[in-house]
Amino acid sequence: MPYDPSAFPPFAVTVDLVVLTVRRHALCALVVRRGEQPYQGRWALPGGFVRGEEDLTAAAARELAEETGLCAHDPAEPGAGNGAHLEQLATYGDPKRDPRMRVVSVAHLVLAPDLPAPRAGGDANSARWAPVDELLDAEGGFERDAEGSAALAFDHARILADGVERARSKIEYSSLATAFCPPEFTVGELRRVYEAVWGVALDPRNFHRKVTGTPGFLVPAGGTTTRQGGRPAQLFRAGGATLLNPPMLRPEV
Amino acid sequence: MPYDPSAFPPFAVTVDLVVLTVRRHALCALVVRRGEQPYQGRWALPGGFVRGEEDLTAAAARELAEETGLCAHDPAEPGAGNGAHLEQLATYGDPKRDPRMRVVSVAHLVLAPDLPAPRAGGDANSARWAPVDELLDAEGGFERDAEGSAALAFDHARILADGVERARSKIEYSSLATAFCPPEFTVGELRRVYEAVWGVALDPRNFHRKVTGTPGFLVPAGGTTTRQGGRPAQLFRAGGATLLNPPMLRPEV
DNA sequence: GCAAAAGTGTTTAGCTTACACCCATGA
DNA sequence: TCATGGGTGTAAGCTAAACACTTTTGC
Repeated sequence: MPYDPSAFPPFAVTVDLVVLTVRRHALCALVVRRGEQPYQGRWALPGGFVRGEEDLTAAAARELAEETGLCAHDPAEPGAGNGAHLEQLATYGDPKRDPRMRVVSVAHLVLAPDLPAPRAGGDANSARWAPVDELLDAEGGFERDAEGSAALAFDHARILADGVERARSKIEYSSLATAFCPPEFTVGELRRVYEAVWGVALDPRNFHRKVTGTPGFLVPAGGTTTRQGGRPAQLFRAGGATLLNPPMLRPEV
Repeated sequence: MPYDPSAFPPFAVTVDLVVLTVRRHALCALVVRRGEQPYQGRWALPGGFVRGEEDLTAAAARELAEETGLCAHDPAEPGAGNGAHLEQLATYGDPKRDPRMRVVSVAHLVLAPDLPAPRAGGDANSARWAPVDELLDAEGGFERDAEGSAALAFDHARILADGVERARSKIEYSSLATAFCPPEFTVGELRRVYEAVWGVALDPRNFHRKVTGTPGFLVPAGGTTTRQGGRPAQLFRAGGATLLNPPMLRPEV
């Protein structure tokens, strides 16, 4: 194990963000348009360089705030802001992933409630929410840059796919789906989150029994709402329980 | 998103390895003794610098081969060697994690069958298998370097804890536990792997029904063995099924 | 009234659990 | 013969799935 500090190849270290939300009953990711080479004009995941004295999670939270104004909530540091859920996803370091130099990117996953509209450093047209199906389908017939739906830059399609898969599997056994909801939400809204993320239909009756029957998962917020039409629904907040046991079962596709 | 290749802080990128195995009915991790400052003489996870034109997974596999002679099997690249299971675990980049310089370490998790004895580049005395309970208990009353059981160097106790937790949870819903077994093994041997990793006792009858009743999980290898004493047991190989559905349930502790 | 969504009750099927019981070998 | 571990059978209890049914609003 030669550990010589003076002899190591220099790397650039970046963070890339897979920011997911549910809009119009579809799972969407935040993408920004690249203004420079390489992949100029293509859509990419937001991200940037890690600063000299900055932790990886801090860099991800900073980039998130810069791109969306969101204040991330790191589960490992309780009280550190409130808003979106943020966790490390995986690290991508193929020597050829950036044609300019050796870049190792630590990807992070962010789950956010539906937001008004992305703002990207003032330039409104250079950021958008795109359905992940659209972004990942573009991988097959890629390079077809019609108006916006082309393959993502770099290896970002792979990173996005990994992030989506993480989100899909993690809501099975955790209360993470509530991160897609506003602070107060109904059981039906939470169910529509699961349906959008998994792309399936769930039985409303059984879903209701499941989530309300798990102790500590949901706590009543007091009021009711009719924003979905029909009979008024009780409002809930996310409870303290972060693990869902037994898990929510994802139906076969 | 300023993406100026000429202006980025330089990082050193390393891989650290959490190599787990089951020995004498206990979950053990491979640790090596540090020969240099800082943390000289302390035990640490094996690892080293990523080379200039080397992928992260390749670096981890190379370090693994150098430290143990194991040929790792990356599930993402079928046919790439056979032997231990290797997957990326997480990345650790606290600015102060290495007092000398800014080091970002991409930790990898390796699950290996019980091996004869570790060899560390010829120096046999500088590497050993240590029960993870022992290594992680040392975190509380740390600095007590008796003969070997002291707190691990750097943030390696945290990395090890994350790797152990990953292994414990992943064998619930995947066939990963077979990576701890030799190519041919009995149902009882596989059950003892679960018992060692989880630190619980499982009902042999129900366990047998569960694993043999899941299609594709185990395939009969043909022979039998009496190496455990008692009635001869059927030998199996790991089947093609990598996901265990419904999952193996971990009893409450 | 009617449509729509919320919520409850009930039945059935599958799975886990716990444990009684038999099988095949070595000492 | 006995101890040891391998393997099968079975009944109780829990859960999810499917679906009939009632409740409460807006139009």
